Amino acid sequence: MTIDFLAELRWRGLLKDCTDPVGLAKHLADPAASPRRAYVGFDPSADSLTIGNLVPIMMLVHFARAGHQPVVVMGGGTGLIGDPSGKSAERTLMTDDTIASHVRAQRPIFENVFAGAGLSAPKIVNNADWLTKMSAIELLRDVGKHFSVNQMMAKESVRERLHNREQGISYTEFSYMILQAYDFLHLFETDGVTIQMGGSDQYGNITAGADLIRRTVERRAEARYQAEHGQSLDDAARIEGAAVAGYSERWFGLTTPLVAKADGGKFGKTEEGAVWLTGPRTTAYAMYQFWLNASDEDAIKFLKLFTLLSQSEIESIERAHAAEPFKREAQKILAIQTTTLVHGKAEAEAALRASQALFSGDIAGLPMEMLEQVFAEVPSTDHPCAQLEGGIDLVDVLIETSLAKSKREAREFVGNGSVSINGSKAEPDAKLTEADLLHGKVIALRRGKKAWHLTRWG
RNA sequence: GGGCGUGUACCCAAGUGGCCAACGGGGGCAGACUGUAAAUCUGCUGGUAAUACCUUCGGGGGUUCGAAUCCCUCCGCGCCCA
Repeated sequence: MTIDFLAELRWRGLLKDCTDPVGLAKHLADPAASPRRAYVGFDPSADSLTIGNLVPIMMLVHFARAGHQPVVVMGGGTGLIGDPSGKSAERTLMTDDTIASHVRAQRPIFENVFAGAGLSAPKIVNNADWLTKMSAIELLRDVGKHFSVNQMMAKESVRERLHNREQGISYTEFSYMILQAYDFLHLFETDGVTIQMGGSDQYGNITAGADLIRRTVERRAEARYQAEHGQSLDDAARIEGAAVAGYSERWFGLTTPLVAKADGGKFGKTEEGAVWLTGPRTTAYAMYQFWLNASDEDAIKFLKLFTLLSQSEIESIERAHAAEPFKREAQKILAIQTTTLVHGKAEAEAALRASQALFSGDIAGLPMEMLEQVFAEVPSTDHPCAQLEGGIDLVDVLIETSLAKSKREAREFVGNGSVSINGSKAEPDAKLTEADLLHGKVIALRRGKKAWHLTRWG
């Protein structure tokens, strides 16, 4: 079960930057100091995380599979400030309550994914626990003193805003980096966490943390060495020998690449918006469909990034897929694997069944129980049964179900044969009547290939 | 504070008195072909009781038979000067 963490990240394409790959390999391989601890910070700006966040989560999963201890840091404290990285405008501050509720809502995501990977839950901490207790003077004296404003202004996330006439950047967001850097120092000192990981957009913040540790911890170690040996600890000794001698410790940062789609589009977006990792925002069915629709080029890449299948398993899928791409084996495996990881086996299998039923269009013969299950994933509306007496125009129903935005559009859809009733194509002047009811209760409408809607009549 | 520009549909962008519900491109939706893919082709992309009418070109007001288009004013944005 134990894997080589760095080698695993490399073949999967999960590794972008590392502050010191050689040093880190040694660091992780040292049996005396195992397990090592690594953390990733997550921003509670929403009550869920998106599929993009799954990349660093997978990094933590692999870290655990390598026999080490992953730590999840919820940004309950830093979220009160707001990370300027990648943001073109100053953020609106969120209230304590909002942040705290977001933190609570995100927590199960980590537990679920780790459970899905067959691992025990990772340690989860909230940086509000230490950041909110820090006084302003402490922050400025103990932390701020180690930062050069000149350097901070040179960081990408800040520089862009400094040169932007319209937006600028507040002192609050400018200071964000200091807080995140302090997280690393705090975890290093209190929990023995030596590695920070994150998306490549976090590299600046990660190195800021590493710098802070060097300036505080390492200087302390150097001072101790000097006091005991009467001579200074030079760089070579620091790296090679001093760690062993206990006078210096090492810390590392590594980042995951930004996931890009082969067609250049933004990863993790659908027509409905971002793909989220929790059911209330993105159902298991929607997530399953998202993966199933991956392009051929992306499917193999995603298998490496988002599943725990082995290298040889993925290679064999790749061969099969290259031979018979129309079978879409890669996408199917990708979809079931990732959906299982995030939503669990039962929900993933339900999503699979729903997909099969909905895309075969063969739903008229399904028993009610099955129908309810399949359409649990699909939007639905209630309608008075009386309307069916004598028939109601399909066009009107399409608007009520918001499958069409206007009558004009509804007529267009029906006219070019893109609407089906219970799986069979609707005639241009179709009306819905009692005869269309399945099990006396529901009528399933579909527009195009993918947009289903369940109407309930009662 | 002054000068010169600029604001058009989801985005970019034409249009500078009637032929304007407004060229074109992107994006989106649908159809055909397919593999729930890509590429390609076709249609649609203000609304309705539809050969017509109604609401739209930053907001408000005005000129005119008639305004996205001209005038006034306010607001937003850009560049230059102070």
